[in-house]
Amino acid sequence: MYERKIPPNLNCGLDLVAEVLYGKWKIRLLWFISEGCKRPSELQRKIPDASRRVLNMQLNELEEHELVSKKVYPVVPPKVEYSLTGFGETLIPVIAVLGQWGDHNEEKLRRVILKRFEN
Amino acid sequence: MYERKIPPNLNCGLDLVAEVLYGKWKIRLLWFISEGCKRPSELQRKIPDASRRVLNMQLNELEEHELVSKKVYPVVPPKVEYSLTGFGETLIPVIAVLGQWGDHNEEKLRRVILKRFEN
DNA sequence: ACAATAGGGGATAAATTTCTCCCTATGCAA
DNA sequence: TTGCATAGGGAGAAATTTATCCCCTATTGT
Repeated sequence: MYERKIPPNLNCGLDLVAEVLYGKWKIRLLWFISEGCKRPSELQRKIPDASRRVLNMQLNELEEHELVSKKVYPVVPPKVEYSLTGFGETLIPVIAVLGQWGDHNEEKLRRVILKRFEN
Repeated sequence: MYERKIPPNLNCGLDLVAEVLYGKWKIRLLWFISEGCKRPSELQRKIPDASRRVLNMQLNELEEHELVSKKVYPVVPPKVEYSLTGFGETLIPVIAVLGQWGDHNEEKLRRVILKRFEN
């Protein structure tokens, strides 16, 4: 496993939030889990652009950060379910605010983001 | 300048927000600018852990995304001032919500984040 | 002449994150 | 028997982001 060489900045609340949400798919994982998609394969279907590997890694981190909890059923084929912890649930309204701002400004955002890709 | 090889995901509002806020120092830059720190050297003093180079790069991206605007005064020594655009201002309350959640949960966040560093 | 100031950016290295490929295991269906 | 679904993770490559180092602008003060 990769070990960080540079310690994180944990000065203010924003640093702390960044530390747990910084990861390409984390916010979406939390969001879909809050919507009831609990099993890894479901999440993968919802987020097909992410590799299975990365989703697992990010789910592990979310679990380590106590935003989600993981229940493993001892059956074959394996069955795993993720769910939000109480702590994780408090984050959902915050993510909702982010998403609302994004939805509300969709056109403008799309335009400014695509600027650089129209080479 | 670095050219992306993999296009961004722009499916939903959350993707769009991520695209403009994803960058180690961007949120803090927006925040400090909103608090009235406008000059690059001020921002650098506020964020001493970031190199001048990276702050410039991220400020350039924020400008490209029309969240901040840059005014260059034709004087010597040079004087530059950044300020939020109207668009950027609408993002401040969203950032405030993030920061509030982080502040509110500071202890817990600090604990779960530091887990892995107590090796 | 020379340092200090204030801002910018190229080149390259290092750190970090993400992707790809491969291997584990079991029961069920074709 | 072969293939699929389900979940997990190691190894190493590729992509991306940050960090370091160094140089340039022009004026004012020592």
